[in-house]
Amino acid sequence: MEMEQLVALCKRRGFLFQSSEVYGGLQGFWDYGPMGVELKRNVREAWWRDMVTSHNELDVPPGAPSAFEMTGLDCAIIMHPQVWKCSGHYDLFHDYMVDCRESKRRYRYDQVCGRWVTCKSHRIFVASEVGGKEAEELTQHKAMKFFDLRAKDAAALDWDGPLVSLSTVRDFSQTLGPDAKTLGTLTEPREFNLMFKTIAGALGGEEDTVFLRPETAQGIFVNFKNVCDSTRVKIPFGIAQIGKSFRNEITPRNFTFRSREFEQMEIEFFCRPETSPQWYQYWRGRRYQWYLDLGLSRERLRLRDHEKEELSHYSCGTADIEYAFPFLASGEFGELEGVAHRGDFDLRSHMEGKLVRQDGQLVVELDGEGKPRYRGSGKDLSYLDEVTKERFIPHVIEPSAGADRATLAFLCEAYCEDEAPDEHGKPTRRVVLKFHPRLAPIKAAVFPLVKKDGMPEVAREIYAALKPHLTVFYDEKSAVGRRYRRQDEIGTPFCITVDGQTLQDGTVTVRDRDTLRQWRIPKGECLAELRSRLAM
RNA sequence: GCGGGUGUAGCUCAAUGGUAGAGCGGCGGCUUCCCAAGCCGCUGACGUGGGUUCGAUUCCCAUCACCCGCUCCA
Repeated sequence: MEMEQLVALCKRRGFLFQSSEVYGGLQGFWDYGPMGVELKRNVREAWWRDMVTSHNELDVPPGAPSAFEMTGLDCAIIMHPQVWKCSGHYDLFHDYMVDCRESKRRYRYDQVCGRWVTCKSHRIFVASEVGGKEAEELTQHKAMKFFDLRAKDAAALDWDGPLVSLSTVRDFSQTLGPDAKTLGTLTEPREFNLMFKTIAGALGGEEDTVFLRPETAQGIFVNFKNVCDSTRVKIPFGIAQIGKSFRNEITPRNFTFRSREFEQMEIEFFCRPETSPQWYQYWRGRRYQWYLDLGLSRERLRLRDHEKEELSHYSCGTADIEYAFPFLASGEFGELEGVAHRGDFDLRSHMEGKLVRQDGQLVVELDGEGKPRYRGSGKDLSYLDEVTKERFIPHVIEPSAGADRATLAFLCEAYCEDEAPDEHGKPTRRVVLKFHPRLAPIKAAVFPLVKKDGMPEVAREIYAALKPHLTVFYDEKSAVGRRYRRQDEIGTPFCITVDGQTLQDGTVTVRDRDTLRQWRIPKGECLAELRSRLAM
């Protein structure tokens, strides 16, 4: 399947539009049209229902170490800036970078250093990515090469002062980049604000800077105590949240896959440290199965454990659920969801302050004066087991899914071109979205075969009877074949058609999207028939 | 961020230094008893901003967006 055809269908049938298209579009932002909003809503609702509302906390689900509770939360997108300092996002997302036009490499501005040198009446700054003694040798070597000197002519280089940071250099036109052979190839330092910055308060200045959340998870961690105190939930339990998050992706690309505004479906599952490995295994498998159950094919979906080197400094295990999107090279997969064992990193961070790994231990990061780099809340976020009277900091398993990525995967999986006979029985090309019935934006369409002989009246009755229960669509325009094809393109699983026989015996035909098969049922049984076929 | 490509109607594609044409679609009508049929009519576009020119959709520059490759990626 060509991605362009899916993108074209999404636009033509109202699934996805480029954001602000009338103004030429905005990179990394997308709008869901009338069909798209239903599809994405169905994805979200399937997730919420399956993970939260239909979960029975009295039973032990297959594969789970024990019974557990699930509850929900909906946090503000904007939170106290300290949240992001302690979570580590602030430091991670705030780098000044310089790019080299020649080497195509990108450097952290604060990590590049170098020395001034004069030779042949020409004063240049020789930059290096490394520091210390190594940098002295490197810059010497680079300067020799640049001025075309032989080893014995090293004395011709007149070094001007010690190794200094690139940030002391005003003008890059006389700067030799770390991997460049010519001068002036470095761009101005640019701040990479991977978090969206804004101002809280109408008169707010720099000190009122706040951030749009780059993930929903932190809202759950900082509300952990509130949830415990207000709901009587007992460990093990999970808190689920669906909501928008924002990241300034450097390269938004591949349709909605890497968007700057996106929606997450996250669970933070809190458990006793000693049972956390089993819970990690449980969620890993459960979340993988969820995508299979909603129609993603086993061939295109995989569960991949991260290598040790790939793990974040705080994670004791992470697995990605990945889909072979058609825009990726064959054999490549894109992340739909990450299931991470995060230990007690997050709750501890919000108690003690930003943590770093030191000698295999997570310790509070200190500044130059030996004080915490970012102070935590100071609140006790530990958990007291009221039965055993044990107090501990729960460990966290985090299944974090992308709602837009899941929606895109379901669209890709559903897109299908096959052949259907036309009115002369000749096979013609048909485009159909074979959505799982739970995800289909429209569950059924109702047609009169022709717009006369009282058929529209009966069809409208059926439509009105279905409308309160299911998302249905009525159409009486043009030939019935065309109407079927239109429904195929938006993935409607069933069409109900009123014909001449309906007027005689009260039966209607039901037509199946995937098989094109038709059968008759009494017109009064449409709702029951659809409910059983849709399994809803 | 870099390099290459693309940008004309809702979609697919034409033509042109003198203000754009088709097919499909959509809408209305006629016809039509099961898979994009037929007939009639209607609808509708040069991504944006500059420049050159008497005149630019066409040439030039910039910009925005998309695609491909590289880079980056919590």
